[in-house]
Amino acid sequence: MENYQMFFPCSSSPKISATMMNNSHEFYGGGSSNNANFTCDDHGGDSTKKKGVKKIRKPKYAFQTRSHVDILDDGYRWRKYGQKAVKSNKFPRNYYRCTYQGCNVKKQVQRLTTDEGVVITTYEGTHSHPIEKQTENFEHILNQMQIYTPF
DNA sequence: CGCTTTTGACCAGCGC
DNA sequence: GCGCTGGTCAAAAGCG
Repeated sequence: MENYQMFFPCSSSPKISATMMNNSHEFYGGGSSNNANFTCDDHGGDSTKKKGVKKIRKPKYAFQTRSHVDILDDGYRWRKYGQKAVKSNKFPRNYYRCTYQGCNVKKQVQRLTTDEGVVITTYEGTHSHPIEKQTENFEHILNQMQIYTPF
């Protein structure tokens, strides 16, 4: 299990709102031992292309994680390229980018304004290169979440 | 010395 | 047509 590709191409689930700028209440599964929820977004699933605009459908995967730390190291190298304070949320949104030649995968982390202990990590794109950190990445992440999650 | 992070400004798209 | 929000890029500073 060297590849923690949790980015399955689930294109038959346009249920979750792509932009979580709304009240992401539905996002919160609120399970008992359920620490993280993942969501796949097909970017609208355009059957009819929009007149050739740059409306390229990029696979977007939203991950909701219960953690107090925004930096969830998934094994890749991320470089922060922007931070924007979105409306409807007192917490700023962080934009990260994968620092790999040819890998233009983007990631944005946002914290829920209603639950500061919950962060939503949205991955945009797919990594086409091996993980730089083949260590116990995901397992370690879960471990961190447990550490930083007093719940 | 190199890389990463930080803040501001600019641009684009959408709504009203 | 104007305003607003979101997103990205760029330059500079700080840290390892």
